[in-house]
Amino acid sequence: MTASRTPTTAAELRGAGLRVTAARVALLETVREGDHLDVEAIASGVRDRVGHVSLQAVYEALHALTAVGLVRRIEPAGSAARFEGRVGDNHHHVVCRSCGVVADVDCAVGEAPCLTSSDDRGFSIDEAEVIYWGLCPDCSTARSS
Amino acid sequence: MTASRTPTTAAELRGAGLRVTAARVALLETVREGDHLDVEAIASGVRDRVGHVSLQAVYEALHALTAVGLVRRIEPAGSAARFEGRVGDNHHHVVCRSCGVVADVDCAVGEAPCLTSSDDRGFSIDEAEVIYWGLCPDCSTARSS
DNA sequence: TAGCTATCTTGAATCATTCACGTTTATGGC
DNA sequence: GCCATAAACGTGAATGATTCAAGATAGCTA
Repeated sequence: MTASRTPTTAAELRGAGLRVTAARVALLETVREGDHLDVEAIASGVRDRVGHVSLQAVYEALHALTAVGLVRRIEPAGSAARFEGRVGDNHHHVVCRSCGVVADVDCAVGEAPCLTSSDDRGFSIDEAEVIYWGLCPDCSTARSS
Repeated sequence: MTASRTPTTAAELRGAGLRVTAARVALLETVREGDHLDVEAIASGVRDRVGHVSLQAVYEALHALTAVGLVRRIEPAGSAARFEGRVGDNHHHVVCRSCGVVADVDCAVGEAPCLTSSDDRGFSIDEAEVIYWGLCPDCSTARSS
């Protein structure tokens, strides 16, 4: 049994210094297969895979995975937190003002967009978060009719 | 009495189609003199000027003023909403991860930074919001000691 | 001045998220 | 393979920002 099932995901968790539990493996897979899911949706996905998991365990695991950089948390103003598995690159997001759907975008201006502001006010900046606000194709169509 | 007190602020409210009340004049002045205040701080500032105002009235007025573009709402992930009176330009914000303080910054790349993404996913984008995350000078110093 | 309606008030409700604490379980050493 | 320990998890309650409801008050226009 050197190579058992889902070796990669489990190894990633272990490599990050986290214990490997069925819930966390399922959570990481759910987040990666999903598309900017919120906590409820993630809990639901995890339950589909491993049975019962409490909401608090999901919150706790999301914190842990976010802290070690295996998932990324995004929280558009006015809505609940969402999570994605695409980490390490510097992509940004478009959010629909009407339905709240989130999509990934790469920034227009190269590798590290806006990462250095013209005047950093003395702050030591480690991340530039960009959110584009607008209407998704569906809501855009619906609105013009 | 053609030119009474605080003519400008009142006129701005009226011009935006809003009724002029003491509370709203005080609120707009408070927001403009303040520095990214939260709702509690704004309510407190308004009360200093006009006596009692309910929190709900403050929320309602902030919605109204935000809707007509007289104030701008910002909501960094994980904290309560904050409001500022600087509107119309396209400045952005630096947020301290440690103490949560917010400061204004102008973007590095000219007038409308990142306003067009490389691939807009079919969205009709009307705003690009940029938040720089890091440590403010004070927290930065405190942390290294 | 009268009437209409926006605005304000009081009080309760909602929702995401967190806190407390007892129980279970993964993991490294024996 | 077995144990101890700390990490994970479960249950249940609490927090805090924001919103909703409905009646009272007060700008504004005719």
